[in-house]
Order: sequence, then structure tokens, then C-alpha cells
Amino acid sequence: MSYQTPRGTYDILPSDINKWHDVERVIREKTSLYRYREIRTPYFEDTSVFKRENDSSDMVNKEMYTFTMGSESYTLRPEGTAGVIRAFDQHKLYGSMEMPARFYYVGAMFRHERPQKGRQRQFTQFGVENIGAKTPEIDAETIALGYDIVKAMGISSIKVLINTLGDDESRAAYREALKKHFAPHLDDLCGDCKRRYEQNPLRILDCKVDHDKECMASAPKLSEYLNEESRNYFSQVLACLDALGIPYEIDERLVRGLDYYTHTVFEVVSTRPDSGAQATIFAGGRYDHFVEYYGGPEMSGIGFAIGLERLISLATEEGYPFPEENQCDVYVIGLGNVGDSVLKTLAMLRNAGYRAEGNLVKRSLKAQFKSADRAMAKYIVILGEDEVAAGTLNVKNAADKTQLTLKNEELLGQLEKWEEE
RNA sequence: GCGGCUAUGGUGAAGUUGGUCAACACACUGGAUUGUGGCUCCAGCACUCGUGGGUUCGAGUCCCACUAGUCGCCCCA
Repeated sequence: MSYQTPRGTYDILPSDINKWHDVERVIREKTSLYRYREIRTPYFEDTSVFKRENDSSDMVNKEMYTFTMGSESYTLRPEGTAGVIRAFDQHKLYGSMEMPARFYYVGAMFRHERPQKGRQRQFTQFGVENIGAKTPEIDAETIALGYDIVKAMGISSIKVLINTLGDDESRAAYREALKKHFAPHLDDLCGDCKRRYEQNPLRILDCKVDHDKECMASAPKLSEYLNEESRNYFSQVLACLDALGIPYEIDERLVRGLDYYTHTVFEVVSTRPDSGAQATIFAGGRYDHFVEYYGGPEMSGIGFAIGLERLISLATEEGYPFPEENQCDVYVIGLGNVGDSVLKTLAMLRNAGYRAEGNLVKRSLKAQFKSADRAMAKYIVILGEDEVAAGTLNVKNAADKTQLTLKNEELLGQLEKWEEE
């Protein structure tokens, strides 16, 4: 037991892989219906792609896997959006694609966090980015896409939380109002909040430590500082969601960790009591300045990301029927020195499209039948030395146990006949 | 970074105030049945209880450290 996966990583074994195949299938189907296309970016980037200047976010500087090769500093991607926007700008896709450009990605992300339920150090995210246009309709459609996928995985105990951060002007006004409000209470707040006061006052509202303090309840609300345009934009987003029949809850505390978000932010959470501390299924928002940051034109985008581990675990808890994909159509049993005939029969079956497995080890008949059972084989072919000499074989229908002796060339026809019944 | 709980075979696990052989079940392998399975019966399957140290005549059982898992705090791009 000396070798094992590094902390916070895990193996996906063959017994579980069907879940991953299926969730990936659902993702590709749904994104294709919404006309999104896949983009694959590197698993690591220059550290500067993720460690942005002037970013006051709490987390960007820590919890990243950063390593140095020569004079270069690289970082394993902790999220998907930065790489997609970087690619969008690098390849000047704003010049060759129709706007809005629609991307999706699926792959591993890396964060150096303490593992717990629904949180690993290497985990898999699916996300979409819709770049180059900014309308309430696009915001609503983006949320709808994520909502569709979660629903398609049979997850019904969910809640859409939504909020707006407004545009730059609204946010600046609110920021000032918050600082003014909290200034006299500064000694009252926790250490983190004192830092947030300078860097990102909005995050104070998110604080768990100071959550119940009086000055939190009496804090000014962002909605009171939204300008006309921001207010209109948000109410149109809500109207679009109403039109789509997507239920939502406005959550004024929803601020998001990164400060690149503008206008719409949203989060879909599980309402199951057993989902633990990590209840968020997907989360995202609109960003007005990200494209510019990586050297592109002034363009807005919106996106979200879903953690697939959580999606799969919730789907499992809700009883979603992941398809079994390990069934065997035909199992070929060989008795005596008939190895080459077993191989030839298998080849014939596979060419005809049957999932076929054969016994390639010297074993008793009983053991071979057991293997056939375990493979859940629908049909069993039995080859013995006598049959091989006579150019025949026995084939058995596992369901009703009827057995026939056929000439080799009659096998496929008989299987077809059984299949039609 | 902080805290709670846990750690016995391939799996689920029992193990009593520390005192012979480390239950039981499933799985697996072989046999009864040497060419016809899923049932039944029989047999086999942990020189050892996460690792290291300590207490003791004696430790799976007590103590310490470490490691790992798990849940929670923090954080969640």
C-alpha cells in the first residue's frame, strides 16, 4: 500500500466510467443544441494568465499549482474561463467568428485546497463562454443551458440564485457607500473583513464570521445604487427567465469571488440536505472587461462552470439511471485445443458488430460458463474439438437456454434471428 | 491553514475491563458434477490488525507521533 494517488486526486475505475461517459454525452448533446462548440486549451498556462494584476480577489494568489521551468513560471489551470479568453484574444477570433462566439470546454482543473466532500485538488469542470455580445436574452439563454443540463441529469432539487452587480458606475457608487457604512464599525469586523474593506468591500457581505452582526443587516444594498441602465438590464434578464419558465430567487448577497464580474451573476445550488458544504452545482456571470484584459477589443462575455464530480454525485443520489455499458453479446467457450477456432469465431462476431469475448485461458467448462454469466452474455458459443473437426459449433441463447448445433457459417444468421425476436 | 471522526483480508465488517486459534457474510479458487452455467454441499483463502515508537509478563484492544481517508471551518475563480 505504499503507492497511492496524491491527496485530493482519485482514479476513475472502469466500474464508474459509464457515469462519466454519460454526463459527457449529455453535455455534448445539449451544447450542440445551443450551437456551442468545444475549445481545448492547455492544462497549464503562463502564471500571469491566472495571476492577474489589480485583482483583489481573495483566492487568486493562493491555492494555485505554480511551478518554474528555467525562468518561466507556469500554473496548472485552476479554472477554465481565463484560458478560453486568452485563446479568443490570441487567435483574434473576434475577427473571424460571428458574435457572440460560443465556446464550451470540459477538462481537469487544479486547486491546492484541503479536500472534502465535493472538493478535490484535481477535479473536472465543464463550462461555457459566450463572448462578444451583451443582451439580457443572452444572459437568460446561458443560464437556461446550464439549467437544461442539470435537469437532463435528473437533478430536480435545485434552486437558481441570481443577482446583479451593475455596471462600473453603479458598482463604484455602491463601493463608496459600503466603505462609508462600515468605516465606523471597522474594529468590530474580523481580520479578513478589514482587508476586504480596502480591497473589495463587496465581499464583506459574504463574510461568514460577521454574518450576524448588526452592521451587516443595516448595510446599504447594491440594488439601491444601481443606475437606470443596470436596473433595466437586470429586470430584462429576469423577464427573459420568466419567459423561459425558469424559476429563480434574487439573492442580494450573491457577489461571487472574483471581481471581474459585472451585471448578471448567478449560481445554481442543490437543495438536498445531504449535499454537504459544497452545494453549488454551477456558477457564473457576466464580465465586461476580461476580453480587453488579455489584449482583445472591448467586449463583454458571460459564462458559467459546472463541477462534474458534484453533478455526477447529485445525479447518483437522485437516482438518475446511468446506462450500463459493459454487456457482452456473445461469449465463446472453448474446450480442448481449439484456441485458434475460438479466435476465428470471435473475429467473425466482431466483424459483424457483436461485442464478443472468448475464453483464452485453459479452464474448466464450469468456470467458463461462470465468466459468460458474469459478462451477462446474451449468447454463448461452445466450441469443442469434435465440433471443430466437424466444422460446427454449439450456440446457446442465454435467456431461454435453447441450444443449437450449427455449421460455422450459419452462426451469424441464427444470432440475427434471435435478435429480431 | 484549523478542528471532529476513522484506519482489521479482494469487499462489508465482529473483536467485550488488554489474556489461547483474529468471528461472520459476500467475493474469489478448486472439488462433488473429467463437455453444459447461475442452486446446493465440501475445501481453500489475514505468520496478522495504516506506519513508527512507548506502557505491560502479555497490545488489534491503552498512550504518543506520523501517514492516509472522511466530514466540517476557511475559501470556493
